[in-house]
Amino acid sequence: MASLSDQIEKYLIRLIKQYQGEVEIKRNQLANDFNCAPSQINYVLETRFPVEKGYVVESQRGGGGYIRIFKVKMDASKENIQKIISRLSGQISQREAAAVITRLFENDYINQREKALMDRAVDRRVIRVNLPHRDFIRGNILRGMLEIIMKFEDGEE
Amino acid sequence: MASLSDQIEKYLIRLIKQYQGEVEIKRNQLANDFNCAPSQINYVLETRFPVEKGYVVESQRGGGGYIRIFKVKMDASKENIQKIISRLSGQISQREAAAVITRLFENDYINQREKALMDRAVDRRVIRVNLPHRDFIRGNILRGMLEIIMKFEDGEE
DNA sequence: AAGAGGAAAGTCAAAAAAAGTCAAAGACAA
DNA sequence: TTGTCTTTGACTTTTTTTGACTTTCCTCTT
Repeated sequence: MASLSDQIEKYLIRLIKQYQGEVEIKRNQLANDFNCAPSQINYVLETRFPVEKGYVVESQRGGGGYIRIFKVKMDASKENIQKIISRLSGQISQREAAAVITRLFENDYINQREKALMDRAVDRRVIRVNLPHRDFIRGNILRGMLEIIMKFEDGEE
Repeated sequence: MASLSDQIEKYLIRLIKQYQGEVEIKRNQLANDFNCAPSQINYVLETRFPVEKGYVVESQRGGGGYIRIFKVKMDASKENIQKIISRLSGQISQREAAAVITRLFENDYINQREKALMDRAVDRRVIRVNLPHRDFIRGNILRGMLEIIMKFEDGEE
């Protein structure tokens, strides 16, 4: 229950909140604290803090090196969804899709149920097709649903 | 009598009750406790905890993997959705899907935006696959989304 | 200023840890 | 004996963890 990666993710999210959307860590230090390989920190960063979710990660090697994570808030406008749609061409992985959906949720474009609905429609267990093709279908579904979100902004009654 | 599957079922039901409708297990651990093949757990899940009976099962593979079982609190509308799900097996045409979705909307189980979202996710222009297969995927998507509708406490805020 | 050394962080792929699938074999009731 | 439900196991897929090797940057000589 709760893999190490999950714990590290949680820890980082807490830090980010605590420091108003911006945090700096030492990779080796953190790896040490959690008793894991340093490269696991990179794994967590890649899988849990992708750009699509609104995170920006920058780092510096060498002596005095660091890793900084920023959470950027995108402003809530139709144009933004439009931008997302146009950037989302062709194939879309489940991870990318999930990130986009999470972002919509965090920006209050969609509520929790809609988020779950969208996540499910885009799940690989639901789109049971082999791989190159599956990501294309997912792309279509996600784009289609985003169009709907745009059309009916401010859904619920 | 009381096959192994029955015992496992009973055990899980007890746990679910104990933890207010939600439980998390490790498949291998449980299989070990009951001295059976791990895949038997899947068998129990499929045969004893299907959506039609008001259960939702989620899982994650890999390190830190788990299986979670939720018991959905039933009310009249959820029972109805359940009935719909249990009648929906295998392939589903766009027309059938549309009928189901319309019915949900007319009964106020979903709002207009959710209706549009679901219609779109199930549209043949979005699921671009050739015909026998397409209806299967549509079936999965629709069932998946219905499961979400069921699982969530009456949608919007 | 050039170079050496060490201190970070990055990359990538292999190994490990789970869970999923599917079909064959077994049990058992009708 | 036939059909349905259960059990088992071999194989697959997904996700995480680990570790060896690489690259970059800073500091301290010379």
